[in-house]
Amino acid sequence: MTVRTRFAPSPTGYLHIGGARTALYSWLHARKHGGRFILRIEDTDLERSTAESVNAILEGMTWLGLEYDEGPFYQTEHFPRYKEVIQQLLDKGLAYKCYCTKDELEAMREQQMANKEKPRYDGRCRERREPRPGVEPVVRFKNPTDGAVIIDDLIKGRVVIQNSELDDLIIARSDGVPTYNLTVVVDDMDMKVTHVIRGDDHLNNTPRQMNILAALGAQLPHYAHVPMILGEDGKRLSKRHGAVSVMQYREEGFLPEALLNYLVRLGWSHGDQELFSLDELIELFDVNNVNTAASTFNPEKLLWLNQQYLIKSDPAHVLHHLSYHLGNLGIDPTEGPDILEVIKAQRERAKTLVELAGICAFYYRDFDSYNEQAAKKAFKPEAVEPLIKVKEKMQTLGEWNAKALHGLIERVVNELGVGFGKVGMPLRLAVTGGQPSPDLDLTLYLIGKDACLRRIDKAIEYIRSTAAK
RNA sequence: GUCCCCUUCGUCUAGAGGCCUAGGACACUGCCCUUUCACGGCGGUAACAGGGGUUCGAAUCCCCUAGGGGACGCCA
Repeated sequence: MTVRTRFAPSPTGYLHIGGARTALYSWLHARKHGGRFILRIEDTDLERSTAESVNAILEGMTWLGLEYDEGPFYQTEHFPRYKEVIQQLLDKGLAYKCYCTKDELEAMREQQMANKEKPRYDGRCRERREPRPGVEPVVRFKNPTDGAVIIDDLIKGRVVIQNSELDDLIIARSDGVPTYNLTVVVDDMDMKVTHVIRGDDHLNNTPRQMNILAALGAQLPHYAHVPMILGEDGKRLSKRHGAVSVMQYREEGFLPEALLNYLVRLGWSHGDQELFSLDELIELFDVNNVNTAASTFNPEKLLWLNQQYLIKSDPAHVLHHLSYHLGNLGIDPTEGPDILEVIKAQRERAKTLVELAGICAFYYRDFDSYNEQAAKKAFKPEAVEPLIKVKEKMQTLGEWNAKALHGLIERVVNELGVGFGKVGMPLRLAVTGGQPSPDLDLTLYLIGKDACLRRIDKAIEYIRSTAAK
């Protein structure tokens, strides 16, 4: 039987980190077993579901590269089918109409809480024959009253829930719209989902869903409940912890594969390995090895991983994602040095694409100010002479390349009889403004002759004007 | 409150009864490399929640306690 997994978000917000991880696990599981990965949008909450959220989720999935084989399916398009199943359950006496009012239910809950009991519906409408005038009924599933449901969870192991802990849940609202636990069950059944991989906040729903599935005579899927991701305060990760939207990570300059790598390692590992290509993950990942405990999101490790990917990826690939951020800065990399060379020269100095774009800028355009501390140190009056010497030699330099520039600086150092720093420091500051940069000769080479000369002049002017004060 | 899940360095984790004087990674930190900033290399600090068992032997198995998380909706 082919493996079929699904990711089933509800479109009430963006795609968040936790959802992305369960999506990744589902995707990996399908890929590993040559199966199919389905995307299903659970939009039965008409009030809260929005088209923007749907777009945000699709956009997030695309950016992450978690391509789905089937879907996106929308539950709102399956209403006739749900209705059919509900009727079926009603006909077979496996469900019944409930005429309890919201107030009545509320009172019941309060009473139970007061008795230190778990609030649950007591089934008082199970035997009701007559409709209650003025009340549109809901439909409830007749949950078994005795016995237990056994979940052999791929991650949690065996979990046993007594049916006495469960109650008759609503499967259709009074307006006829089906509820979550019913729609999930019907779709998982119809879509022949073999592995339900989802957050462990759903573990409590699982026995209910298994009971409905059993009532429908459907085959039960395997379940894998992945633990939650917590914020640094140990609470479930949410908006107030800062960035939780996947697309925000794009904004902040993360490579999707770095985010994926971080997410997969949160709750799963393979020995001491930290860096995994997608192909390696497909081979090595096994949902059975996912940890049982919740884990805390650590932005610093993600940053480190992102830097590792920046350093180790093909520069052309980095450029693919960097372009967006260069654009945000108004930089057109076709006007200036080869951007791939610039990326290679700068990438180990940045943790994000935003930072990388920032330190690539001075190769393409002049800057307005110098790093203050560096200027204080390097732009002293005695720095003028070496700068002038460098400038003169640059003007007559035959070939503009790193090697020639290296020789040029050496000659200036020798002629002045000073240490390398006396020439190198002001020169570097003059051409970069104080931004981190690679070897000086390479830096000069990439910036180009015209820009170097222009910036040296500007630096000399700056030193003289500050000295005059 | 009731039910469910969970508990190894600050964080992510390795660990399937002897290989554990508990390993790796991030962060922090010392040194080295170095014309800036980084990358990199070599070190350091730092953990089995507590208590009972089982066993020749327990981070690993069992029980209890504590702590954390989740669920308890005509949300998903």
